[in-house]
Amino acid sequence: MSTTQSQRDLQKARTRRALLDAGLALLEEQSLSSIGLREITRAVGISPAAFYRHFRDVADLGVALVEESLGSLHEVIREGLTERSEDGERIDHLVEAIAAYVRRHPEHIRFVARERHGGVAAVRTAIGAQLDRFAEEVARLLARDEVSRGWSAEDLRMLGETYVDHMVMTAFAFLAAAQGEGPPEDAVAHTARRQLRLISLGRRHWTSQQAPPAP
Amino acid sequence: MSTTQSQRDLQKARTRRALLDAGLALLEEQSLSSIGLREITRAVGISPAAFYRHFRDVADLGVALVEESLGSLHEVIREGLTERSEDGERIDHLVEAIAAYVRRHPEHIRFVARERHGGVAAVRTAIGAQLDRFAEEVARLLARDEVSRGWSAEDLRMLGETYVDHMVMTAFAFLAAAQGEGPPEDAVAHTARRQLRLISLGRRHWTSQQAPPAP
DNA sequence: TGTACATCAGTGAACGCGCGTTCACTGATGTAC
DNA sequence: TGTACATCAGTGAACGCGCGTTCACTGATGTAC
Repeated sequence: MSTTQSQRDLQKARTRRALLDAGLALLEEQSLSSIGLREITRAVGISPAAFYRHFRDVADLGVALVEESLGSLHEVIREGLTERSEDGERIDHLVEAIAAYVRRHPEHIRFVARERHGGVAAVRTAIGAQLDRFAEEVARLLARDEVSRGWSAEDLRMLGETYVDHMVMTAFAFLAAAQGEGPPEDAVAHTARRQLRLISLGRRHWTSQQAPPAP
Repeated sequence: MSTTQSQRDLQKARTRRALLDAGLALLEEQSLSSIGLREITRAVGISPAAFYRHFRDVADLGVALVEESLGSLHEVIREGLTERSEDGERIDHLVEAIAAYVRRHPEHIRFVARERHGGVAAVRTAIGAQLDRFAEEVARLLARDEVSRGWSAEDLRMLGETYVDHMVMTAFAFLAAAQGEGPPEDAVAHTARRQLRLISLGRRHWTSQQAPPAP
């Protein structure tokens, strides 16, 4: 590996971290496209010019934040979707895993919520690509269930997307709850569980459909 | 009514419209919290100071845009969810209605996508409240179906939210398709239809659950 | 180990620029008589 | 219908301010011998 960590490299990495953290913190109250470069360096305590030693511009920092914010979610998903004895238990577990994640990393969820459809195209694209990977991963995990026997790859993929969409919406709702903006956490959890049960029921009764015959 | 429309009132209303339209147009490439007041007045062709005759600030204009952007969606929903002879037909109809709406008013959908979790709290709240009303309305429409017999109000509400969440996600996906950012329109429609079928199947097999007995 | 030179993260001053907001104003439109 | 006065949407100049970017620089850290 290229991990020759000199004093200098270490210090540079530390400053880079500080810039990323400051950016993430500033996103609490505004969106990426309105955060100023000077605002970030001011928060870190370095001169504005030093910013350019790490990122080309603020959008570039935003792209770096995507990996940061969504990377750690993979394990949560894998853990949350592990097969359980009973279906209901598994749903409870998944919803609680999402709630716990939002409690632990609210800034990450906020960043994703805010920039998923935000004003910076490069960041939108990066987030979209990550969510795509999640859908793929969830599809792979769900394929192992008994109920998935006979499902086409396309149908599994659709199911994965449905799960990811739902998980993302639920995470956003938990975040809003934490900010006192929507229904409280327990109501969000209650709804999320029932919605998952609805999807789960649909899944159990799913039958692949043929394309309509040519006329 | 207070519609005493003098020349003056008419002209004022026209300028207000122009400001709203300019704001909406500028949102195509950035988010509300980064749009400048001068940017808007420049686009309209009036002096910056004139802005204050219409709105307190840009956030205030944003709140006004929420009603604009989501108001016209009510009819689409009502129309899209009208009972149809066959279930499959109804789903096709709803997805096509969403696609048509996005084609006709992409700026509105973009605004909602961008500001639903955006940097301006007042706008977030206003959008949330509107989506809440949609969920309520959809729940009311779905309650009239045969399959909804015996559903509790709470379950119907949950179902309404599921539908609205899905419709919103689908609208966003159609918009991304139009911008060449995600999968193409027909793929979005294909997935959306199958997801609705999944939800619809879950709905058909839904059984209300009791709270667990006290230990 | 010691010395001479290279690297490069961070500095601080400077730049031109566009921002949001204020203010007294203008002149077309509306109102009272 | 005509006149005198009131209203008020939009003006244009001015303000102080913080922005992003550039530049030659500094001085601690790293490297070669």
